[in-house]
Amino acid sequence: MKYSKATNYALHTMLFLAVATPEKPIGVQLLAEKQNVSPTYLSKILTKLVKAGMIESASGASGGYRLKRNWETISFLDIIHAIEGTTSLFDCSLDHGPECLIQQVVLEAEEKMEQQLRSKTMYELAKSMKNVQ
Amino acid sequence: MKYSKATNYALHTMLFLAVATPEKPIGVQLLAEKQNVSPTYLSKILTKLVKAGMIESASGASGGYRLKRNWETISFLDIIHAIEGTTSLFDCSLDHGPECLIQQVVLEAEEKMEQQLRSKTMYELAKSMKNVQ
DNA sequence: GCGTGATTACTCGGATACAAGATGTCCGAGTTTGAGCGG
DNA sequence: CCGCTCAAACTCGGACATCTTGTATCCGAGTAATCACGC
Repeated sequence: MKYSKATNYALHTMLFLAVATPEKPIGVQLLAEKQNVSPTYLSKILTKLVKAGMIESASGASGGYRLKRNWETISFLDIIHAIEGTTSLFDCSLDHGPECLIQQVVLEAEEKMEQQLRSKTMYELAKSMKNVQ
Repeated sequence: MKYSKATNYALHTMLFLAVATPEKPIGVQLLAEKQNVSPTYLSKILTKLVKAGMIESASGASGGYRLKRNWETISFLDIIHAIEGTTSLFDCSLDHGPECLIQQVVLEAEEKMEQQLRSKTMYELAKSMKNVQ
């Protein structure tokens, strides 16, 4: 079990945008170059973030991607869910009674992880990076 | 991202063995039947648990699988790691400096989940089920 | 009754087939910027 | 100087191609219990 590379790219792109925070959008070519991905593939990933309402895209010359308003509240979990989906990581496919104890244990553990991911934002991360520089 | 069905089967098999705790081994056919899996596939999964030292197999007629001694200390995390492997669920494939802040955040969250899974054992679960019955 | 061999029931391991999802590419279509040109 | 047109730069979205991984099956080999048979 692993997070997909797409999630990796999405997180890094969000952090990059958070650190830059320009008025003008940033082209997908530049973003892709920073991470050694093909621009078309990255754009496919970023489309998901657009649909999730985290960033917005501008087409045409000097177009690209830009953070949306109130991006400061976006957590790691939001980004991960936008890419990976929100399905829980364990389904007891067996029908052995109403509640599966195993499932309960695993989901409880998953909830701990999500709590942690929900409490971390790109905004914090970007701020701490700027302070160091 | 999801745990594989194999993990599902492994957890359920361990719980089943823990509740039964017979001296005689239990055949893979019976175990497979309970979960609607093919016996050969299940045996392939259980081989991993054998290699991890959690159960042992007996070949020949009336053979099967049986818990090993000191199985009471086996946690959920042990079982999951035996099937899924122990690789962490996030690798920053990018080389942008020594430590990746994103990676740190995700791994920290993963650690929370593992703590929880480490604290839960099949022994507890089996005991609570027996009390109910 | 007792040992010995054959049969049966079972696991083990490798090879293979199949399916699904992740990853990545290609291309046509639409959109905005900016430059060039004519009035 | 102004407005129009056109080319260039860019994103968007769908349709593929490829690769990896999970899931599952098949079969030959080995092993232990049990049964049958002969002494």
